[in-house]
Amino acid sequence: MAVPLKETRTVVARRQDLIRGTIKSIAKRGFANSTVQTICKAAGLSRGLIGHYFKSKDELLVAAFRSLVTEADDETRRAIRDVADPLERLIAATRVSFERAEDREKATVWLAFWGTARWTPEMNRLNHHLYARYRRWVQRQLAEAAAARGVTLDTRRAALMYAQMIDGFSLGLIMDPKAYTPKEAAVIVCDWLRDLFGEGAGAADRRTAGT
Amino acid sequence: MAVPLKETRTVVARRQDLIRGTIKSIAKRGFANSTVQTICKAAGLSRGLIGHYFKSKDELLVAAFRSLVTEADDETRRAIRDVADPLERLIAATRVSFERAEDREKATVWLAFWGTARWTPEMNRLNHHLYARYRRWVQRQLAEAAAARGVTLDTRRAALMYAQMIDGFSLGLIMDPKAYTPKEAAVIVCDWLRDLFGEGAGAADRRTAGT
Amino acid sequence: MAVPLKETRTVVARRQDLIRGTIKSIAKRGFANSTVQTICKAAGLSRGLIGHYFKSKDELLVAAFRSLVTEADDETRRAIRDVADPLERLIAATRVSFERAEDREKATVWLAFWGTARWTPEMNRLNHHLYARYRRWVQRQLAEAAAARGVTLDTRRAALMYAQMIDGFSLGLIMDPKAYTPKEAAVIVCDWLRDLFGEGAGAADRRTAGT
Amino acid sequence: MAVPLKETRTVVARRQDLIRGTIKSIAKRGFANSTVQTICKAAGLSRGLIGHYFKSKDELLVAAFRSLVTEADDETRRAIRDVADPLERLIAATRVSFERAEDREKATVWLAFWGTARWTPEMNRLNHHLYARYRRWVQRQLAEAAAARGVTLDTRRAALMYAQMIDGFSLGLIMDPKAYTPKEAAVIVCDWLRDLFGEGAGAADRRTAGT
DNA sequence: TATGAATGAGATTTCATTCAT
DNA sequence: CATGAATGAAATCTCATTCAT
Repeated sequence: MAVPLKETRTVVARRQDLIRGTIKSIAKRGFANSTVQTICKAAGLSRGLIGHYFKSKDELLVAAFRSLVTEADDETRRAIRDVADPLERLIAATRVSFERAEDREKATVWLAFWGTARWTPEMNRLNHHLYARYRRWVQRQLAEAAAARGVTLDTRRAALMYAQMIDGFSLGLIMDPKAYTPKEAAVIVCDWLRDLFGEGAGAADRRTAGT
Repeated sequence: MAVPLKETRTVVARRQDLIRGTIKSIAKRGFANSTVQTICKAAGLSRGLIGHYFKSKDELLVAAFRSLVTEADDETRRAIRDVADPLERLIAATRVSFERAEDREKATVWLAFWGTARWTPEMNRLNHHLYARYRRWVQRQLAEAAAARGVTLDTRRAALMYAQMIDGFSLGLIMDPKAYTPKEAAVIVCDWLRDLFGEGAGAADRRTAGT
Repeated sequence: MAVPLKETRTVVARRQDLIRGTIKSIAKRGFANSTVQTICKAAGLSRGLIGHYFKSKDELLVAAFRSLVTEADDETRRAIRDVADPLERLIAATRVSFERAEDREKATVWLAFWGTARWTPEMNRLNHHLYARYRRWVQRQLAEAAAARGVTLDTRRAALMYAQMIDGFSLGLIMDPKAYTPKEAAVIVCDWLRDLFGEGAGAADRRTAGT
Repeated sequence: MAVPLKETRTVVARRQDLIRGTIKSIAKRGFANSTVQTICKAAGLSRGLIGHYFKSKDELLVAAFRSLVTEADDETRRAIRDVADPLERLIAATRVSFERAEDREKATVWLAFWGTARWTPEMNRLNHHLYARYRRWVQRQLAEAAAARGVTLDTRRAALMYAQMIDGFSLGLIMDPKAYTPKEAAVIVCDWLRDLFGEGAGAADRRTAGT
């Protein structure tokens, strides 16, 4: 029992090494210039080893994408786990989103994957699945927050705005990190969220606050 | 004089053919699976012709990217050319943005390029240049609109929100065209814009309107 | 009659242009980097024209080689035409050989052709034919000169030495033009020739003269 | 330590295989018709292997040229190593030169390289360097031999004649192996050498000896 | 299991030749 | 005839994968 367990752990560790190497390599050289060679080097492993842990390079790429998105998912879950108020949960999720954007390496790789995901069925499926769940979750939080506050809200519209604003700000940070900071983006989105429920700092004079 | 003109037109036409072929091929098969072969086939030309009009495949890819972004730029310019009011100009620009998103083929290719742009100096430069100009333009329109209406506005914040919302909604449409329609996105952003100046349909009861 | 004549002359002129272009291009860029493109450009003609005057690029190359060797042959003939004494004829031929070496452009091309001649049957044939004739001619001159002077001479050996010395000095000039001058080479060979018949400047003290 | 040693030996061996393949292929098909394909086939290796051992085909060609010239250099060194008398050293070097010419395969390849060397900076440099050294060596031997024998000699002139005669006879053997044999050439040059110092068989009656 | 040498498919690029204008 | 755009064969090079050690 102990041996297979240990082996299993080693296999998992090696796969993780390769996934990390993939992300490092793509971050450094881009998607098109990341070869098995550069990936294994970035992972600190030998070239032929990839065959022991993944059926093919493509499978490794999918695994790396899966790793990125599930890691993000997990981070968000952890961040909201102990938050009771739905609005505060959204705010916590927002903060986590923009903290993630500070890891520029991963963020660029994320975009590189998105650029190819449409033509990779498995990435496409994974992405759709998690996104749909995410949007439903956002909408639910908004609905709950609105109900708790006695506010009427077009939750579909608000959820769309929220989710796409998060994505839009994240994308902007990847494309040009100098245009604004992650913190600035977080503040803007959080203010917007609170303002939705009349709780923003600038709720009384939102027009002068700029949003 | 006539001859060079004619020649130039032919060269330009062929380059356009190849650029269109590039976009078609990437739309169909993705960035990684678009070869000189598939591009020329999509352009209806023979394999070797690329060398007559572009120094290399990479140069053609850059030209295709440039074509996409400058075309978008031109479309926007045309759309706002005859609009006097700054707010209406932003609304016109918004409409054009989401009309463009309806051409799913180009939109996906756009994202594919964005996924690689960071590692292609020329694409990077081009993108930064146009984006910086775009953001300045948005902020200027907001400032003018606010001044005209006697409204105080944090124009930097509003410009960021506007630009990143446009990008976020565009990105969402590419990743999952079933989550919402371009028209819906346009309405949401335009309402948000009008609401900024207290002119929205839901200005009186914006909370029920969702934003 | 006049028209075909004129046409024929034009054809010949065009072929000459192309041959000159070939030599110019090879001189500038080497054999391996001379394409139909570079040859036609050097000839001041358009790319497709080659097909009108030569069946193929290979045929043009052979024609250029033929041009080089027959031109050399003609030059030598002209130089010795009016010289009565066989020894003086050899000396005149020697001078012509090293005058030709001063045209560095042609000389290098000559070597480039020699480097490929062995695998081009027609060049090979041509070369062998002219060389055999040349050696016979040299040997005949030596024999006549010896007879006229009542000197006994191993004419085969002397002819070989002469011909290979000419080639050796020519080759050396091509490979490294700074090691010695064509004039120096001419003097050395001519002295050697005269010395053969006891007519050299250093005939009395040839050992101190160095040869 | 053992492992890198073994690895190094393998790498060196493979590089040697490829160099030999290059020479074989050029000997068989000429420079222009030697492709990576034909070279690897001649080396008994697969097509893609070249990339493991040489950065490019051009680099392999340079390595092959370098191999030819340094091998010749080494052979000469070995041949003269234990010869005390300078004149005998020159005679030994002469013999080695013409023994080398008997390997017709290598000799032709040598000429093929010379035909391209002028346009390949590295070949050019290598060639100039070794030739200059060679000429200096020849001149030194002649000077020493003359001094030892109390003979006055224009050593520059004699060295030039010697070196270019060797090259001229070698070239002649490549261009037309039927005109004379390597042995004949060796005898002619050696007789000429000995005659320089009054030691030739035909020193008493050099005119009948032909030189 | 780990390594990296070997393979060969496939990508880009070059270029001689053809051909419509 | 002259032109140069178009073609596609062939060359080089890259790289995912296999496999002997």
